[in-house]
Amino acid sequence: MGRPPCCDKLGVKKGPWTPEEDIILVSYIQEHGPGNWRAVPTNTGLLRCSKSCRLRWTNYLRPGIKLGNFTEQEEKMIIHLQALLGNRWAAIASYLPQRTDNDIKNYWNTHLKKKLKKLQTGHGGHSKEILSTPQPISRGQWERRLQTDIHMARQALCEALSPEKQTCLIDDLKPAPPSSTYASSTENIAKLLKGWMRNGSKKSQTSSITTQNSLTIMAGADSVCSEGTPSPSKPDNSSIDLSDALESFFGFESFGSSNSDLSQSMSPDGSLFQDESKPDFSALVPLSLLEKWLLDDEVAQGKDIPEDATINENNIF
DNA sequence: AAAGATCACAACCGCTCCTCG
DNA sequence: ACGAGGAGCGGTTGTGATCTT
Repeated sequence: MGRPPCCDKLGVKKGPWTPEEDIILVSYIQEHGPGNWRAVPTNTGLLRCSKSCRLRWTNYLRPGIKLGNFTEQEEKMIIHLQALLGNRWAAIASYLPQRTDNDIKNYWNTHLKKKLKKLQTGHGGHSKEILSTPQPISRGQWERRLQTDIHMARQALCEALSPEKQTCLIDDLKPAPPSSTYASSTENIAKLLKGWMRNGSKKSQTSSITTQNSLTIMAGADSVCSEGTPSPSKPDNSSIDLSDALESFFGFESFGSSNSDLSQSMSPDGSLFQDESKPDFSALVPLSLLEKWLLDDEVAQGKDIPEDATINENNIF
């Protein structure tokens, strides 16, 4: 509490990272591995606080990060996971290993929130009741209900992820395999880097170039990956079915190996939301609308959606 | 073409959690 | 058991880019 913020020190630089700083940070981490962030600024001579270094690494420099537009699968997955988990971006991000929590959070705030709002207001003015706070219930009640909800939601989700739907989605909306996605983004990065080199340091201050430049370096530094990304912990049994289902649904290879915060979230001890923050009921309630929207998407693409593929409010509550 | 409005996203801030002595 | 320090998370802000008038 009384501890001074780490960034209050004089001489600590703020704002966008320069390519030079990125290079320094990346080469340091290549050598020493991530962690011990406190020591990074002193050991590298970077005029950044440890937090800033960690953030820069985890959000942009870490190998294997996918930048750019979200795919439809990713979008849908975020919506589903957000409905299940609320704004627990780190937990959501653990199911999208190529995306960072920051990225997902930003995407949610800038795109999906609006999209859903639009959708809700487009459905007979339900928005008010949808967005209104839930009726107060006791914590015990709430936790019991939550566990039931989660169980049912998982069931419904698994149903929704039936093989028929899986194939139609995977056929039409193939997510690029992680490696190729990264490679392709690396190509772009290399292109941008060329531009940066050509323009000299004039443009080097722009953060986008900064990012690209650094990632180009990282493209050849996958050795760091094993250290940089936390080694995949085995998801406990409670999460395996959901994670498997999601994996089969979205066709991501890396689910099985991703950290599973969800498993913790769904622990049977009712500790889903350990703090007092309640789950986003406003997100849970309109799930049928979400589903409708998602399914409408499919229909619009001429897909046959199995009847039971809908997660409706009855399933959730 | 210019000015203002809006959008998108990188980065910061403050809080909580976790670990270790 | 307790406190300090470090790491992680989620909300918010600042700013450059893009769109609209």
